[in-house]
Order: sequence, then C-alpha cells, then structure tokens
Amino acid sequence: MEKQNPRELPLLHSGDFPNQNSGEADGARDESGDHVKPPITELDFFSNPNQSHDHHQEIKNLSSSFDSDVNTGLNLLSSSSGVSRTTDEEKPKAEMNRLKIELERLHQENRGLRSMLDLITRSYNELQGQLFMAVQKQELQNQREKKHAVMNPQTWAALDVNEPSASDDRPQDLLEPQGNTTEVVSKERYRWMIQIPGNHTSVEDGPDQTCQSQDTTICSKLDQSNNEEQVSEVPFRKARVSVRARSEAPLTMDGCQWRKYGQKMAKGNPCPRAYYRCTMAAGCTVRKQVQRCAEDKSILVTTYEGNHNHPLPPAAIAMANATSAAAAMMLSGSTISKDGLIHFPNSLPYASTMAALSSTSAAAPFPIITLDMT
DNA sequence: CGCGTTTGACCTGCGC
DNA sequence: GCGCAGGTCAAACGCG
Repeated sequence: MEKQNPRELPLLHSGDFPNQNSGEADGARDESGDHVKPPITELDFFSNPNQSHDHHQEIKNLSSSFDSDVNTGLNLLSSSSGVSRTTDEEKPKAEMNRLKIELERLHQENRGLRSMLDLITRSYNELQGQLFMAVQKQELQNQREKKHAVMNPQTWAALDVNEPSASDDRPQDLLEPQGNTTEVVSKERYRWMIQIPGNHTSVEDGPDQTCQSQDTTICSKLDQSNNEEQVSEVPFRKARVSVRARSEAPLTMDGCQWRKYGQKMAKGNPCPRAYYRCTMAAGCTVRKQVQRCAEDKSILVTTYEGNHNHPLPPAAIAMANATSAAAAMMLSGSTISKDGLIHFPNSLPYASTMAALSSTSAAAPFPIITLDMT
C-alpha cells in the first residue's frame, strides 16, 4: 500500500457507495491499488444462480420477442405485403404495450435486485468491520504483551511527555478497562463504522498495515478506547475530532461538564478560542476547544481531544459516538472524496469533512477530522 | 467559601 | 537566534 501523507487523512468517498454508480467507483478504486476490497460489481448479484437464470431467461424472452415479432411486423408495413393495413397498425401497438409492461416488470425486478445488492453490500461491510476490529484487537493484544514484557506500569510517567497531568492516570487506565458506558460507545462506534457503505478497511494488507510509521500515530491516537497504550510511542501529539454545529449558544450541550481554563485570540479569526477541560471525573484528560467559525459566526466549532476515563451521561454518549466513530473511520483507511465530504446515505444525517480548524490545522502535528453537523 | 471564569504571563514548537 | 502563534498555567475576580 502506498504510504499516505499523514496530513491527508483518508476518508470515505461518496462515490464508493455501491448503490451509487458502483461500477465506476469500484473501477477507480481498483486502479488506485489503495484498497484490496474485492469490487462489488453487478456480477455479484448476478452470481446468484437462481436470479441469474431468471434474469437471463427474461432477457432471452424479450430479445426473442423482438426478433420474431417486432422486426417482422415492421417488414410487413411494406407495400408489397398482402396483409391488411389495420392489422399491421394494431400489431405493433399491442407489441409496444406488451414491451412496456415487460419493461416495467424488469424495472421492478431491477429495483429488487438493487435492494438485494444493498443488503449484500451491508453484510460485506459488516463482516469487514468485524475483521477490522478483530485485527485491531489482536494487534493491541500483541503490543500489550510486548510492552508488559519490557516495562512495568510506572514507566508511563516517563513516557507520556505530552500530557504530564495525565500520566498518573495511564497505568490505571491500562489496568482498569473503562466502564460500561465506554463499552457501549465502542460498540456503537463499531456499528457506525459498518453502516458506512464502501468503507474500505485495508486490513488485509498485512498485520501492520494500519499502524505503520506515521500512520501509527493516527490509529493509536484515534482509537484510544482500545489503543491507549500506544500513545506514548507516537510523534503526533493527539488526533482530534472537530464538530461543526450551527448554534447561537456559546457552548455546545454535549452532556459533559467542562471547566474553562483559557481563552486566546486565534490568528485569522475575530472570535476568541476558548479552552475547556472535562471535570466530570478527576484525572479525565479530555479537552475541548470552542471557537466560532470566522466565515459564519453562527457555526460553532468544537474540537475534542482525548479520551474520557469515566462513564458518560447519555447526552455525551451521542457525541462521543460521533467523534470516536469518525476517528475510527479515519483509521479504516477510507478515501476522501474530491469535495472532501463523506455522505451517509442510510442513517446519519451529517457529513464529515477533512477540514480543520481554520487557524490550527496548518501547524497541527496531528490529524483533525471534522464532523459537519451544520 | 467554594467553584467557575477571566486574563495576563509563560512555555513550547515552528518557520525564517 | 528571533519572532510568532498556539496552548497552558495560575492568580485575581465574580457569583451563588
């Protein structure tokens, strides 16, 4: 697989959805060589023996009717024929009607086949998601074993140079898996991932495919719910998820308790950027930045960073869901569309872009994924 | 009095 | 090395 520019994070291409011009998208994907997912083409649903037979039978019937009736009827219009004119005019009309009905029936059948293709595609993505999670889990397990063999938990304080305040909590996080709520979030995220048609997780490329070189930082930081211990190894400081929402309120109600610890004027934006820390639990390292969009002040950009070490209230779960799912999706190695947007045709009303905060992205040593809920 | 916000100072990373 | 900008700290302040 090609080494990706760490700044150009792969997101989902809207054209990848099989129910939207599947042929072209899959063809393009094959050429790029970035993904090894077998292309879902029309062959997939024609491969069903029963369907295939029926469909071909229909086509055969249709073509034979064209051959035997239509052409002959047209020929009969010639003056040399001995058939009466009224019979000649009625016959093509009746034939036309029959063909229209036939065509309508084929359209309906086509719709049925398409919905079946959608189902198959979803199943495929579901399996792919499961495979991805399994590989991630196994990798995590391997690395955990390696680290436990090399160091003891106290080493974390020395390793976590980026967040001194959080270093005390790391070993605890490792030894004590997060609570039920976080587990729900993980499951939800997983569900979210597999709902994305055409989500190409290239886990088949190899055991280290998702965590190589600079990509390591992305996946280790983003999938913090299960890769927390990789944090110390990475050059990136943190992966962030930014949420853009239209709101007149100075703060987005995300269900968590936040304490403001700073405010700064950011370059290129007349609106100040506020810094908040999660205060729902002692030692929670989650931070967020809130800033109004320079172009449209009614849009509030909230950037989350870190991983809650405590159960979340229901209202916060939704947000954590969205953000962690977006992060997980970023992990998955999907590609970004030309317009930088991801579309969720089935269930999710918001799009995701690879836009970053206007003033921080240029210098930010970490990837930022934006959920655009405006 | 406790908690949260404000705000200026300080630290750090990066580009020139 | 210097300047700039982002991020954080902590004392001062306000409010219930």
